[in-house]
Amino acid sequence: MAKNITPRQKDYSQWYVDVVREAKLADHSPVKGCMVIRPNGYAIWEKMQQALDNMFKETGHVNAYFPLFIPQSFLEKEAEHVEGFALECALVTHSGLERVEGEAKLRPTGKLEEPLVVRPTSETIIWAMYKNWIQSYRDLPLLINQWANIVRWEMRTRLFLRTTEFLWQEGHTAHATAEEAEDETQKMLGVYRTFAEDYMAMPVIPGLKSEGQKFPGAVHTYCIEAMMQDKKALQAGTSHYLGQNFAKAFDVTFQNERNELEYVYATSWGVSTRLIGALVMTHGDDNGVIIPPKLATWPVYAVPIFKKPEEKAAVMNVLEPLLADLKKAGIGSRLDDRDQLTPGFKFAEGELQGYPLRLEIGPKDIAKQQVVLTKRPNREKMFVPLGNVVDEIPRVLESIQKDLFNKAKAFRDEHTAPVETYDELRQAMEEDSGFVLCHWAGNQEDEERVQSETKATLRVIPMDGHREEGKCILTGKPSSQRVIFGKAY
RNA sequence: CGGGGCGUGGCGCAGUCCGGUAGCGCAUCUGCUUUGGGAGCAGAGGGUCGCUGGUUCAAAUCCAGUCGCCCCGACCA
Repeated sequence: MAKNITPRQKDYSQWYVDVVREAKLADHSPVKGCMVIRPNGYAIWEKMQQALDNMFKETGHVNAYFPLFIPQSFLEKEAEHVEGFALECALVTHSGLERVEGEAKLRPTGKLEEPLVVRPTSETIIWAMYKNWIQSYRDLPLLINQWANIVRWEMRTRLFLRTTEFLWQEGHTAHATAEEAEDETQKMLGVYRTFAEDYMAMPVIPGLKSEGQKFPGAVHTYCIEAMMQDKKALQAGTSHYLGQNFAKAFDVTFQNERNELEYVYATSWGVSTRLIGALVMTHGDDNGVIIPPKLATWPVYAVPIFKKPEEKAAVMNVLEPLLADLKKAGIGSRLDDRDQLTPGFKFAEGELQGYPLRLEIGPKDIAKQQVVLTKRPNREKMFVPLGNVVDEIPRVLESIQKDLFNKAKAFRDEHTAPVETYDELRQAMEEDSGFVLCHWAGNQEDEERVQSETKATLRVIPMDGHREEGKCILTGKPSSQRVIFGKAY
């Protein structure tokens, strides 16, 4: 087991903090609640961005950039939206600092006429602009995404999962009809699901949020919900159907084909650096983080083994061309030729940082014309003849990617169980047994009651499957499908 | 904001009760030996003990004030 990492079984949250620190993904910053994303963490984010950005482009979206600051009055225009975000907004009230005679500290100066809000999300400023850009149905749909940082002044933070400032992408689209906007909302949810499952190897449950859990200002909110290894739920992405709420708040109308003036229909959708936390908590183990091959900048971690300089030369002579061939085949690798460190140290560090596949080669292998490949997740070793390495590695990486997904899915399914009564739900939550599937027909108040009594929240109303008649476990009212309750991050 | 804890070399801690020249582990640097699962030995460098004031011959230690951080809860992507 790795040094300096608390085993998951002993203390899961401490394990998470230890892994993030030891794998050098992120560090606490001098500013409370904010993190520094270190190169290892940022590399994962860059791969996520690439994959998502491609999918956004393929579905017809383009990127733009809107400002960090939003006039306070903008935020006040949509009633629910203000309600939802007012308490966590950072405000800019001054434009400068001045030195005052006899005082050591600088003093704010240049008070702004109207305070500026640091965006907690960009709907308001974007819709203020859309008002100018949309006049006719010919201007629609408008499909824009932006990659940005946002600030939400949360009371309690955790690295990646909830930080005061975080990075994300937010898509904001405008449509001529409700149906088209609804289709867009679901389409993007599908993109998120594909990304989570195919790239992150993280199974998710796509579905609808309840009234109480939806985005402030949305008509309804879809989400993908994942289970972490402590059996808690993590909301991994959201897609909102905003109806005409923002169009009305910002007076964005268009002339339709029948020459009538109508309010525009909207969607917004986003995923954030929280996904890095999700990745760690889905696949990590007591030896460190595990990066799925598709999100690894360097899927292969190459460790040459040698004692004497002439051995090093012989090993490098074989290894370097091999890595060059891999690169030609589109597979990145990191060569760890630091010669002050022992192979054992490198093995441990490589595992800690999550390289999916390790390639070892030493004098013994040269003699046998082979390399040793070790899969990160289970340390399975393979001895592969030199001539087959470039063909074999893509296959091995693929199998690692698949195994990670299957393992995570098996874990989730194992800890998802139907319950028929409120007592059973209560008991399941006391035992931390994971997700429960139950019939539900309660309102927001009922949900709050369940939360205060069991700490569980209605995570998601799944979109596929689970359709059947039944009775709500709390109210006894008829219900047509099961929903997922669980404890959440 | 409520409850709890903590500020001592880069990191993690001991020392505080009972005042007397600041210590340990890891990390770092140098040298030699090592290198297929976190190497060994020898030596070296590095600290206004969070800050301000008080008591005292003498304060990391006692007293008063103050600042900051972490954990638990409420809030949340």
